[in-house]
Amino acid sequence: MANLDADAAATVAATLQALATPSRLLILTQLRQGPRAVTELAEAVGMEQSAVSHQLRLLRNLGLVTGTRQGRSIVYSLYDTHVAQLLDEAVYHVEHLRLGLVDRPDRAG
Amino acid sequence: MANLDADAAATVAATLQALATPSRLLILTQLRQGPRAVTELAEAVGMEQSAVSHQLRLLRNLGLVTGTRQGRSIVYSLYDTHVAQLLDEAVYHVEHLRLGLVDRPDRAG
DNA sequence: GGAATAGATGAAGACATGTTCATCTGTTCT
DNA sequence: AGAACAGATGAACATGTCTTCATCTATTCC
Repeated sequence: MANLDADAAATVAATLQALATPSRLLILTQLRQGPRAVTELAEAVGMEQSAVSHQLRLLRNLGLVTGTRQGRSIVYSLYDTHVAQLLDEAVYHVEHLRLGLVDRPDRAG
Repeated sequence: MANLDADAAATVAATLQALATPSRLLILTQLRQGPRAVTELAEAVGMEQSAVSHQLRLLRNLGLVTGTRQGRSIVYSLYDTHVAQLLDEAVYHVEHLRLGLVDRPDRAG
């Protein structure tokens, strides 16, 4: 079970922040479907090339994606299956949480 | 597999942001171990009562925790098993990602 | 070599976020 | 009712984050 000290919490938080923004989630779910070049990604998710590049750098630094040059393109992929699973499970649980969210009373007000 | 449109991405991102901060992760992992009153939480994670309260409100609004009054205390718990599992899986995957992060070359520079 | 394509990057600005401080509500106990 | 305890809340401030803009590097093709 999850039991964190302050350091571990900081580490986990830093990585989860990668999944905490719509733009990065869209990028990651594209990559979940297969390798993609930067321009492809930009078009697929409706962002500018520069914005995508910035987010990819962040994801790279966190070790979630890798890019390899192929001709003039750089093709990105998810780093490993942990990333894919984390993504899948996060989406799954959040969507199931949403089902229970309709009009839940706020018992603490 | 995870396949999101822009709306779903925003929803998922909003919820995952709850797990993207050390303070909230610490609060949630405390609750993962069992129900806790606000003051207990504050002491356990080393935050001020007010800060904890603010974060609990956020978590409440996202439907991740609930609080019920018990005497003068308000005792918080995780909302359901989805929250617990999401937390466990997130920590698990992130920690396993970290193992592979030592000196990984940045193929895209 | 020069033009065109594909990405990366730094700076800047707008916006969001997290904490603290002071204060307010609600509960218990005498 | 009054004091003490437990939380919630709004304002304010500092910090972080995301996007855009302009520009830079690297690769391909003529």
